[in-house]
Amino acid sequence: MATVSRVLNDDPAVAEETRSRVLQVIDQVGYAPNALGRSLRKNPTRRILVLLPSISHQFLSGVARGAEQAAWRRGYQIIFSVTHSKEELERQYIKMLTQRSVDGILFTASQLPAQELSGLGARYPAVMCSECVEGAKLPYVGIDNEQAAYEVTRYLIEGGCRRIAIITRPEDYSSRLRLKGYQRALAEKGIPDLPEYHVKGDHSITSGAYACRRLFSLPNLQPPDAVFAGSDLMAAGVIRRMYEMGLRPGEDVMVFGFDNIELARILTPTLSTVSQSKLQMGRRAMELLLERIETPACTQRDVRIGHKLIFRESTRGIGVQESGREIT
Amino acid sequence: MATVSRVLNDDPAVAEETRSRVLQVIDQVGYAPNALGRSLRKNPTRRILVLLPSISHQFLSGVARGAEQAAWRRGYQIIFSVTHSKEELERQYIKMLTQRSVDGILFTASQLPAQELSGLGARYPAVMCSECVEGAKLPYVGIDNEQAAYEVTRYLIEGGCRRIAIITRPEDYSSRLRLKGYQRALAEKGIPDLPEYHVKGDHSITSGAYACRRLFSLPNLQPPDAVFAGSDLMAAGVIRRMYEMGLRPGEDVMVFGFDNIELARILTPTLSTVSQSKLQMGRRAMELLLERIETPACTQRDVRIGHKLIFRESTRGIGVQESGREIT
DNA sequence: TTGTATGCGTTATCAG
DNA sequence: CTGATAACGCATACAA
Repeated sequence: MATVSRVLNDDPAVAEETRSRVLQVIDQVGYAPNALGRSLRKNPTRRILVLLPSISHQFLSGVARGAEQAAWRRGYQIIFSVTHSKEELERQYIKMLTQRSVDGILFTASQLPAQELSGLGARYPAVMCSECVEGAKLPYVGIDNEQAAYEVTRYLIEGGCRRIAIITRPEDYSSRLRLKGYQRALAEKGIPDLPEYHVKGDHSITSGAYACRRLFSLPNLQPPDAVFAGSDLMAAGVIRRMYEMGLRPGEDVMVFGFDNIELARILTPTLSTVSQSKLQMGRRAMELLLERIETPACTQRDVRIGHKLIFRESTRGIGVQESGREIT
Repeated sequence: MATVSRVLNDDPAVAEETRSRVLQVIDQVGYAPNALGRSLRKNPTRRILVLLPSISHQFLSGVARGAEQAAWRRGYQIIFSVTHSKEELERQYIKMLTQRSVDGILFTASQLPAQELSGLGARYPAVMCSECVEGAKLPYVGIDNEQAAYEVTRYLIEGGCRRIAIITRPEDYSSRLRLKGYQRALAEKGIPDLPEYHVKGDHSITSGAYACRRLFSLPNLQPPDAVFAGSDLMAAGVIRRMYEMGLRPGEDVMVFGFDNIELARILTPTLSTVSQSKLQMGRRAMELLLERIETPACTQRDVRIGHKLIFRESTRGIGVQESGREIT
């Protein structure tokens, strides 16, 4: 029995003949080792849980790929679970961490209170990525949302736009930061910041379309000449709705998105947007997490990933667009 | 120690006073039960692994949601892993099943040889869903691909199309069935089946665009008057490319997709496509799997899910749009 | 080089 | 109603 264990763990201290005999029997009886017993004895499972708000989140899937690469490179398996942005579900899955079914957890859009996350982080390896909870004491990897939104807004203003609407999901910390950046740009150019131009969305296409309708039927106010959507999906809804209303996005009204998901290159018109390096974000977050797992003592601080603006047809009315065909 | 276990398992045979005292101490010392020890003692983990070819697969994410619902309803947790269509990766994750980290596995697009899957299925609970491996002896849940493709092709023919191209990924069993259905419809109407009109794709947008370019530059052959893409993503590439070539999809050339992912409603023109009930597919597959887990003796056979054609703008040149007439 | 004995954290059985 | 004890499957220290 001990010998079998040794064979399975490549212990050199086992005779070649015994080894092959053991392997043969293993094959014969169809024996498969039980990972539970193993992990019970040696604590690490070498598995990481990544929590996603939904499966098929276009943006986070890129982040997930980056995380996956970093994990595999260091010999960790990665599994995903989906919270549907429900606190209760999230807690259920966090149990996998506290009950030692995984060695660490990567949050991409936690809905839990800051205090709860801080408590978890104090006891177990956990890292936040992409979306963060304000005040939660967990290492965080993401972009500078305030600055990115500032740059987009400034670009629109410099292109001649004066009535710039913004669609955000105020529950997101990142959205609140983006609103700040937007306001900073407006203030800097002396353009009034009208609350009527702030519309709420939930990052769905439908909510973008709905927001668009509201923006173009404001009672005592001119309609916007630019719409800055907090995600490419909402921008897609905006564009779709504009066509239905007889507007020409990119000419009558500028549209800017956020995330640079694949969809942005396919929409008609193609969508100007903010590109975040998803792979890098996921990779760095995973590296931080693994470091925390393997060196529990280490102190960590947040990591900021770069971003850049991508200009496409949806702002062609005010500037250069990315040249040529992007699809081969 | 035994009493603590009883408290944690809601055993009624424990005095109210003891119970609360235990809970208090648990809270004080921050004790968290270890799931490994638990599952070692009582074999089931009440966890299911769902294997996906990629994260953010638009179509499979719907299936995953259905599977998730069915699992939760019966008290199972569900975790996902991503194979990137690599056999080796897939085998790594299958170990979670053989090593008892999960109770069952749901394949959505296995790349493994039929024999290997059959062997696995003989020893462990496993089910295939959506995409199946020909000859693998595992229960399978999916639609009638041959019939669906037949219906699409017949619709195009009846609308007056005579040069119908088809884009498939021949590695998929479902694609091969769809090709059969396409050929059956052509044969039935006495239209020649030209191999030049069969183009390969890999379900990416890019491959759709590429296929489109090939179809519209066939040397000694008229270009198609309809393109039937094996997935909505490829159809998106086709449409994008048509615009770049100055063609008007839905008028000059009809376009039909497959899957009815959300994108289909947003594209310009909106995309006619085959709708499969993703939720139902996932739900039935999970139910089959759980049944197999809880009643290992049970015999099972495949389950066929209904489908229907959705008519939108991309075929507006030949018929009604947006009616969604039910076929199956 | 191999076998024996122990403990990882649970739960189930049995005695008290 | 509660406490002691064995067993789940594995890895390891130690004995042979």
